Order: sequence, then C-alpha cells, then structure tokens
Amino acid sequence: MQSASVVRALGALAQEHRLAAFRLLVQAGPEGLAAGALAEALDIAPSSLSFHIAQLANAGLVTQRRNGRSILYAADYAAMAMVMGFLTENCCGGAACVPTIDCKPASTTERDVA
Amino acid sequence: MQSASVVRALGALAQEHRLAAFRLLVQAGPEGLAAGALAEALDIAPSSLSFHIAQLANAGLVTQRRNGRSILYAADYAAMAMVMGFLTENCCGGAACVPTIDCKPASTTERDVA
DNA sequence: CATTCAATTCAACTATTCTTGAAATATCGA
DNA sequence: TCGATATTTCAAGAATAGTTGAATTGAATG
Repeated sequence: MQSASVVRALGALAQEHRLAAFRLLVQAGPEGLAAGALAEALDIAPSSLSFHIAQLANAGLVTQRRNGRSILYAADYAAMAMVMGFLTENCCGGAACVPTIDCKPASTTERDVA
Repeated sequence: MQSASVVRALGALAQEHRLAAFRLLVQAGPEGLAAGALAEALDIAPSSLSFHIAQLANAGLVTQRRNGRSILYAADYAAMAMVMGFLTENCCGGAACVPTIDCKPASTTERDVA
C-alpha cells in the first residue's frame, strides 16, 4: 500500500513553485542548492519557500543537510524513480514497455543524508 | 512554458481516487474502461467519479470515447511520458541517466480518439 | 414517443492549500 | 557575547478541492 506515499509525492510536485524547485534540484545534482538560493531563483518569500520545500521533503522527494548557515536541499532520485515506476506498473497489461528508470549520478551513493 | 500543463497533470494524479483510476486505465490498455466500471471498482459515487475523471481528462492524461450508453476512458501514454520527461529533464546536469520512456502498446497508434 | 440506463452538472457544505509578515531558532564572525 | 545572516515556525486570511444527492442530458429499447 504505497499508493498513499505516491499521492503525497505527486501532490508535492503539483504546484508551480514546488515543481520548479524540484526541477532545479534535479538539474543541480547531488550537491543540491541552499534554501535561500532556491527562494531567490523562484522569486518567492523565504517563508513561502520553507513551506513548499518542507512538503517536498515530507514527501521524500528531497533530502536536506546543513552547510554552515545554509541548508542544502537535493533531489532524491530513487524516490522520483519509485513514483514513476508506480505510475507505469503493469502498463498495458504487461506488454513490454516503460523501461525502469535507473538514475545513479556519480556521487549519489557516497552521499550521506542526515 | 509547458510547466503549467505538467502541474495540472501532477495535480490530477495527486489524489487517491484519481491515481487509482489512472492506474486502472494504464493497466487496462487502449481499450479503456467505462465510467461506471471505474466508479464501481473505486467504490465511489458516480458524480464523484465524473468530477475526478474530468480532471484527468482536462489534464490530458486520459481520452474518452462513447460506446453505446457508456463512455470509455483510456490512459494517454504519450501524456504520461511527457510528464516524466519533464521531471527528469537535464537530470544531474546532463549526466547520462533516465532513459526516455517510450510506451507504445500494440494498438495505440491505430486508435482514433474523439 | 415513453421508459430506462449511463453519465454529467449543479448547489451547498466542509476541509485543505497558499500567501504574507512577524517572531523564533540556529550558525558564524568580530 | 553581540550582531548579522539563514531559515523555519506561527497565525490569519483568501482561494481552491472534495463530497453528496438531486436534477439534467444523451442514447438505446420497446
């Protein structure tokens, strides 16, 4: 019964600012981006970004770690792949289609997420 | 600026009943399922299903066609692939990962959706 | 043409989401 | 420790989402 967590993940992505933030993080790679950098890139208030990024984190789509005064957020590729796999599961009654997504950027495995 | 349509698609999927309905349609294949069959499978009121399936249709995730008294809904695989492609675009700053999804069930191309 | 079946639309209500600014928490440097 | 920076939490309001049953539209059957 993982459908509830997929609903949360999709709901987390189903908002203009959060989708944009997630895509920035996906493109930024495992290094991630600071909350402030995201707020500035998206041109929204810091408190608004906190609200949105918390939902992405709560849905398991991003991880966070502190770096000095900043908090860096990074996309969780495994979670993203899980959501996609769930959507396409048994696609077309089992006909061969929809390859499993397997995104393993170079430094993902060595990363340690607090 | 396709992000708005992706937000709508994700929002359409970010709900328990709609996610379940979409998955049933994905698994049902191009033949699709009648609105009544979906309502029964999901155990929700017909008016509730109408409300939800309309959002999936509005987001472009499902197509509809009439068959006698019933209206059959079917998943739109191209739209699904588009959403996933958008999420993973330029993943990891361009590192080779995330193969493009290419779901082409046997009869999809010959289907004519009104 | 009247009846029945399938699905949608409507109105009303409750619940959740998003935004904002002010206050609080945590880290760093002098 | 004090002040500055980075981020989160809180409270309150406006907007949107989800549910229900009743009324409506559209297609098939006699």
